[in-house]
Amino acid sequence: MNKEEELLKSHISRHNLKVTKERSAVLRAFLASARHITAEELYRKMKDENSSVGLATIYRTLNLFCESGLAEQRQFGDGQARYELVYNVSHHDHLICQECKRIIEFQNEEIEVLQEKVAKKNHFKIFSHKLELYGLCSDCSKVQAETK
Amino acid sequence: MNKEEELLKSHISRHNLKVTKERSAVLRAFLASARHITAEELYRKMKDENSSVGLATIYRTLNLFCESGLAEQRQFGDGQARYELVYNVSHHDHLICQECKRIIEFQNEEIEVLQEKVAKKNHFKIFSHKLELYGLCSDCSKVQAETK
DNA sequence: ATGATTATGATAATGAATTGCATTTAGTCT
DNA sequence: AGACTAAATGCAATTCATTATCATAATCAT
Ligand SMILES: [Mn+2]
Ligand SMILES: [Mn+2]
Ligand SMILES: [Zn+2]
Ligand SMILES: [Zn+2]
Repeated sequence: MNKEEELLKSHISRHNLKVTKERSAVLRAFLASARHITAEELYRKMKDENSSVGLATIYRTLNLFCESGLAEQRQFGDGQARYELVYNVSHHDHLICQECKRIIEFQNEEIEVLQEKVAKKNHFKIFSHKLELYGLCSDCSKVQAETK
Repeated sequence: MNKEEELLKSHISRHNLKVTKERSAVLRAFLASARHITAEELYRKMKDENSSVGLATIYRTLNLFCESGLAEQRQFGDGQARYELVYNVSHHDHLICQECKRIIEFQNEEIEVLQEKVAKKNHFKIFSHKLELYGLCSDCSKVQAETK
C-alpha cells in the first residue's frame, strides 16, 4: 500500500466512510495520469481502460481526495476544474500557455515571502493563494514569431 | 462626456457598433457601483432604479466593456464572474476575505518584477496574471479570536 | 451471516452564462 | 423627414460543468 493509499484510507476510516473498488480504481487512475487532469478526462481515461466508473462518482471521489488532503482543485480559467496530487508534493504556482494549454510549475520563495508581507501590511491572515501567469510558452512564442 | 464614455464610444464606432440607451444606462450604473460587481448584482441594482435592461444585455454589455478595455472580468472562486473598471486605474491584485467576502486591493511592484523573472527563466511570455490571497481580513480575524 | 450505513449509477436538477429569434432601434443614405 | 440595412434587445431556450436525488448495491462492524 503506497503513501497516497494510506492517506486516503486513514481519512476514510476517520470519517466512517468505506473503501470501495471504485475509489481504489479512481485513485489508481488518478495517480497514473498527468497532473492537472479534469474529471471528464479521468472519466474517459478510465472508460478507455475498461474500468468504467460513473462520472458522478469520479466527481465525488475527486472531492474526497481534496477533503483528505491528497489532491487540490485548480481553476485555470477554462471553466473546468482540474485536480492535482499535492500530498508529498511541494507547493508551487503555475505558468499557463494560452496557445497549447501547457502548464508549467514553478516555485519562488521570494514571492511567497512578499505575499506574507502584503498580508501583514493589510492585517490579513492568508490561508491559501493563487498565482497564475498566463501567456505563451517558449515553443508557442517561437511559432508566433515565425508566422508573422 | 467622461473619459470612460469616450473610450467606449471610440470602441463602438471603430467596430461599427451602435450607441444605445441600454449601453449608456449600463455604463452609468456600472461606473456608479462598487468595484467587483457581478452581472446579476448590476441587473438587480438597475431594476431597483427603474432602469430595467434585460439580464442578457447586461452580460453582453459587460463583455463589450471588457473588449473595449474599459473593464476586466475577475473570478474569485465563488462561481460568478465579477467586473471592475480598469481604464485609468492602476494595476493591482487582490486579498479576498473568505468570511465577509470583502475584497482588498493591493499593489506590489517587487512581486511583479519577480513574476517577470520567473517567466524569463522559463522562456515564457506573460500576457496577464492573477494573484489572489485568500483568508481572513482583520475584522474577521478578530471575531474569530473572540469566539473561541 | 445480518443489518445498519454508506456508496454507486443513472438521471434529473442546478445555476451561470450564452444563444436563437422575432422585433425594435440606430445610423446612414437619399 | 422617410426608407433602408445592420446591429441590438428581450425573452426563452440552450449549454455546460457540476451537484442532487433516489433506488439499488456494496461495505463492514457486530
Ligand atoms: Mn500544479
Ligand atoms: Mn480590483
Ligand atoms: Zn504553448
Ligand atoms: Zn472579512
